[in-house]
Amino acid sequence: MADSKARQVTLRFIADELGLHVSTVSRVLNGRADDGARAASGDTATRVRRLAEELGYQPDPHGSGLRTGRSKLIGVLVPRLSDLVLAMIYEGIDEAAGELGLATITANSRDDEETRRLRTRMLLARRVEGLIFGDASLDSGFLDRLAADGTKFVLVNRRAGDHPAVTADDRLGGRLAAEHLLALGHVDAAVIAGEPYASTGVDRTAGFVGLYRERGLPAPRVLHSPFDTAGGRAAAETLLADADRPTAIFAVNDFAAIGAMGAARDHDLTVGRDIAIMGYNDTPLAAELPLPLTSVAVPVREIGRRALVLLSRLLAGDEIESERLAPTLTARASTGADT
Amino acid sequence: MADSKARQVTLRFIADELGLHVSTVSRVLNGRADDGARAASGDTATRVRRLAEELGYQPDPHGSGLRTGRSKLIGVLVPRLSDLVLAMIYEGIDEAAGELGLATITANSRDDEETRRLRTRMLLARRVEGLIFGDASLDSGFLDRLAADGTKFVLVNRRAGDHPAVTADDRLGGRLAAEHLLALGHVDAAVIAGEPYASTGVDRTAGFVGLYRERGLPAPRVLHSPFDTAGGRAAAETLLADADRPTAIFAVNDFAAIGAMGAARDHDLTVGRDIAIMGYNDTPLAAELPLPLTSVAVPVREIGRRALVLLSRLLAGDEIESERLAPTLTARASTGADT
DNA sequence: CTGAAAGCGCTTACAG
DNA sequence: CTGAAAGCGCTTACAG
Repeated sequence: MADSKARQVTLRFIADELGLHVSTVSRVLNGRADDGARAASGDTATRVRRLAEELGYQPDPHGSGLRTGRSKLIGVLVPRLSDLVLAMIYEGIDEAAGELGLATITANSRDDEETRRLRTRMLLARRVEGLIFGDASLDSGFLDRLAADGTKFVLVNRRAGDHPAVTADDRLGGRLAAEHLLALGHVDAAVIAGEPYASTGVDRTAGFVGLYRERGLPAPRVLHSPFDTAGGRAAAETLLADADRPTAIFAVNDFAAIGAMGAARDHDLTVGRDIAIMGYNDTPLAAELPLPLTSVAVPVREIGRRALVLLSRLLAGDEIESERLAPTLTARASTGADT
Repeated sequence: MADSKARQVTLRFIADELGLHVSTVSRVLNGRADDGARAASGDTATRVRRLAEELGYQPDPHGSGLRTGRSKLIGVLVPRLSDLVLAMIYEGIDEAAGELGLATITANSRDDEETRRLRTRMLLARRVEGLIFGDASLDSGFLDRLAADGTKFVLVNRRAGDHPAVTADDRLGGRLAAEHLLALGHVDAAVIAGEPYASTGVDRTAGFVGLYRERGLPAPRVLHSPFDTAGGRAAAETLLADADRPTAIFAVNDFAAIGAMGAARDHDLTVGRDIAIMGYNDTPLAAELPLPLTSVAVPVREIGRRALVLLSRLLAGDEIESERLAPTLTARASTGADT
């Protein structure tokens, strides 16, 4: 009956229809269906719920938000959603949010301080109840100020300062990578370490280099680069142009590793035989690449889910603590393993 | 002065502070700064604006939304944000939305009918003013019903029925691919066509096959598959297992093409020499792959931007028409070109 | 040019 | 168990 949605149905409409007061209808609809007779007589409650259901009543968040001061909106800031890792983390966040009756609004900061400030301001103007930052910089000045203003937030993927964060154990991940390459005899390795302001790359690098140090080996060479394919290619280009080039490259990101594979090819090196290359995050691509990529897997979706849950607990007034999830390494052909 | 945000600043607060009525303050702040004396005396206007600025006043969208019935929120439904193409389109949408003072809420449908219904309902419950669907199915029943209910929406990337859509000219893109492969002498080609419910893959395939027909050549074999690496690999596996396998494969998606490259490698075929493989979308990865991938570029970000603008015009009551943007082909080593 | 009032849809003490 | 009232923050005719 293509009944053009002339009018959104409101509490008042339902109340009038049933000869009740809006407050009664509100009480019924807000009380949980299973808690018996609390809000109204069983009969009234049933009639209200039936009609609400039939009319497809959906409370107007402007009304309830204005009244309660709660928007049920969470802001999520990421460097860029077109970064697969962040997109997957965001999917986890949004999934968990939906389960808790929250919705998310997201924005890209492109790891730019000014954009970060502006977008955060925009999210706050929308009256988000809390924020999740996936773009934290190790220089946490911005976050420190925000926390001082009383804004509630949780970090995800990257840590910064003492702010509550859900991350993977990146030091451990770097260590796993080093163990793998050392087991294959690569005493001469290099690291494509990502951006120096991101804890992910920094910690993975520290874990990696740490193990080489412990073993009394010369410290691996460390090169910073953007977290993408072009960045990885350029960094590897530099490493391979060197006279005594490394026999193994650990890139802290799969896309950078793919770029490094390209550079190796340009130098007529067969990856997995002439040189070992490994990545990080174990994106779905890694296993399916023409030459499968050894990588360290991080439970990204779960990290996103937990960040949202942590934030919701923070908003509820609970004490919260940072969480750190364990990474796992999968060896594949790009390091000569499992060919 | 870590002045904990005890209280959000409201129109009333500013009004009281200045000895004015809230309605006056509202009028000043809503009138555009440059239209002179309209809303209040120049002096009053200046005082109001100065204080609002100083206090960092941000109107509460619950208040204005309730009053005006406009949420300034747009809903965006995509199959999955972890699909790079959709993530980039979404970035374009969000960018344009920001410029128009709109915010977006997004949700994944995973191309599942029931999820699509539920998530759309959730977005509508949030009182989005309009929707952008990036997950349209050629079977447009769901969208037809939505349109009949008076919901305003625009499609992006995939078309369906007569609903307004911003897409690339996928038929033309498929044709460009066929021209490229035919110019290289590949009379025996196959298509990895993606999901049969998505207009993108269907149209690209139709354009591709159409040119072969026009030239009086046998119709290329067409295989459907998921739009990802694993899907492309499986489809290529089938094609290459065949006795008279094709000399060229056109995958309607770069990730599927990468999967196909993997399958070719498993068959000891050197891509670009023993077999030509090309993709679609020209994702940033394509050019940077160890073996660079020939691909058809689509202006995804621009498509996203235009979809948002189109929707905003629709919401303003304008007549709107679908838009179709032109694709371009870049030849690379994977088809033996430009090695 | 500015004020005063009404009302958007909702929730929540307060009565009875 | 149910009603009546107040008020969240805002905008917008309507006066004057």
